[in-house]
Amino acid sequence: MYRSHNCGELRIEHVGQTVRLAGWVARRRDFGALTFVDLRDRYGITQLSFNEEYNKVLLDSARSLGREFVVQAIGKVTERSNKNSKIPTGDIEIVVEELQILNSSLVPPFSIEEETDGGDDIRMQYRYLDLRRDPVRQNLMLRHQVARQVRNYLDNLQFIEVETPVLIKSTPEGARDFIVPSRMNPGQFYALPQSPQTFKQLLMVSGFDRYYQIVKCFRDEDLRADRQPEFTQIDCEMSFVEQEDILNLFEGMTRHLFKEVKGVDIGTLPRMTFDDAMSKYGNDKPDIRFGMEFNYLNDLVKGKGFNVFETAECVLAICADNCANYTRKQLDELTEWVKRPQIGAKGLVYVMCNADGSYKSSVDKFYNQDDLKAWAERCGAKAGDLLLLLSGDLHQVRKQMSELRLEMGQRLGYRDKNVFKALWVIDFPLVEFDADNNRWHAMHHPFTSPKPEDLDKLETDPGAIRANAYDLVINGVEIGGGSIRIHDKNVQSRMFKLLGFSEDEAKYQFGFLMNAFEFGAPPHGGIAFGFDRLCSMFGGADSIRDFIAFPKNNQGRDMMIDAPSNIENKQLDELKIALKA
RNA sequence: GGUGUGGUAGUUCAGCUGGUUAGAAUACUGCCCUGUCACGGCAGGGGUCGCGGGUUCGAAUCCCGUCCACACCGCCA
Repeated sequence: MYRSHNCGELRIEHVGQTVRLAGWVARRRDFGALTFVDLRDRYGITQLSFNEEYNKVLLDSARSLGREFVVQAIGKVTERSNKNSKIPTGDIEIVVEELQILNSSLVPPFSIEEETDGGDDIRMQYRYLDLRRDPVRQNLMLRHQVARQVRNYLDNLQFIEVETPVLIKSTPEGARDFIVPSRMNPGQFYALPQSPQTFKQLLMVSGFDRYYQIVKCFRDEDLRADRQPEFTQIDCEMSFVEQEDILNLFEGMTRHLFKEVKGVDIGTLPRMTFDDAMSKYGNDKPDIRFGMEFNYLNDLVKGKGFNVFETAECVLAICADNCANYTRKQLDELTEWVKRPQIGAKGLVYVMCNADGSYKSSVDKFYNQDDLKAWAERCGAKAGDLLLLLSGDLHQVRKQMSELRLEMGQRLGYRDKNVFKALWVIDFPLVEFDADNNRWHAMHHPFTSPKPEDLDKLETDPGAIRANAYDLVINGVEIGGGSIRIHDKNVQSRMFKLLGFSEDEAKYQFGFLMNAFEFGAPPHGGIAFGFDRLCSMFGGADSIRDFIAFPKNNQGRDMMIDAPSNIENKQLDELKIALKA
């Protein structure tokens, strides 16, 4: 063994012992005749001490060590004369008796410290060095803990982890597939799974009853801070369950994870219908760490000659606590903010609720104090508050106001990363109309079951059908989503028909599932959690990248291995693939 | 596909309205230093100012194009 102890475990009670340590040279402090070396491994840092009086040869050798050299040191654990209370091993040091350089190192391109000087680019290119840094390692440790607790919880409830194939069939619905050519079947292609959806349903037909898998999924869409082309899901499915059973069981899992990983009790999760979420927050994943709910002012603003509001389908207001003291400059800046193309509002109307009970608005020309007072009362505003109004098309103005609400929540400090508010959003619409392509498409996926009482609208009023579908939302982030599935072949056929699949297309793409449903498919349903997002939320980060060991950049490139890359003509020939010029 | 921000020493950045020998910090190299832990001191090396074009007597700086990174919109059943 290269080492008898790791670099994080020696304490005052080990004084006098002779130990062997191995690790990386994090830092060297050289006083000439006295030199200290910080030796680092994943467990911590231990100080090595070299002294001219004790051993001149060893001292010289220590003074030649560069950063990130890999060394083994044998020596005696000694109490320090000057202790360092900042690190757990700070009471002791190793007076080195033997030093062996196991490997040298180039000078690293950025400093491998908690606070690195490296930018994203260089850190990704040398990710293996970045991973030596404590914060990044902590993130991966956290990820490991979360995975372990998921397995713990589900294992105790008789869930079985089953692996499903990665080379599967492409389906044009939903996200773009990653495509893999088949050498043995020239001209044909596998797709990588966007999720193991159909396989887990087949496992239910097989009687596995309770399945889960912590599994890689692939989607060939543009990236974001919280979206990677390959990502990990906690994928679950159960038989003989109704929506209520799934919500309860996975609410339990969520509570378990928060308790075990964060030491936080998130309590009972509220439930909110999709319609309520859209109406109160303009968003199907509301951040309920704060209120600032939407107020509808249509009936109060009409008929006063303010043309913008007269012609608007919807006039919305939110109330920002204690913001009546906003300066003209701040209000102008906020107006510019909502007018950015990403938000797309035409303008912003404000009302200041002054301390003396008077009101000052940007539309004083059209509305008197009584009008403004009525608005303020509708919004539940108190003296000192600021009303912010947006108007326009219902759908758009909700979306814009949702962005503004989140921004104001941020500015007011209501989005504390150490506070966790989770909820279920339920009763999603089954389908939404895609005006561009003049067709309905599934809000969740084509296997989601309509609520039984809405089943008869499948052919008459699809937009009004609610689905047995649900999302787990935490702090405004969609962490999980699932549904009760269709297990009846006829209902599934009607669903495919609604989505514009011909019978042949449905059979070609999902025939295996339809066939399986002819052999006794149990009622079943499930849910999938975004594992990376869950980890980044536990870690208090907005980006999932630092919770993935080797993530991809904005262009979907792995900067370290430089993938994707060209392949040799020989490989293309074997695949019978020609590249277009 | 679009919007925004950025690209200058190994690294992180400053360099504004055009005129400097292109700087700072840190890292690196050498020398000095016996109790540091972000050690300190002295000295030194290090630059295709992303790339291409243009304007100008003169461009890191202004303009156009392009590439790259990040954030966002579209997209993500």
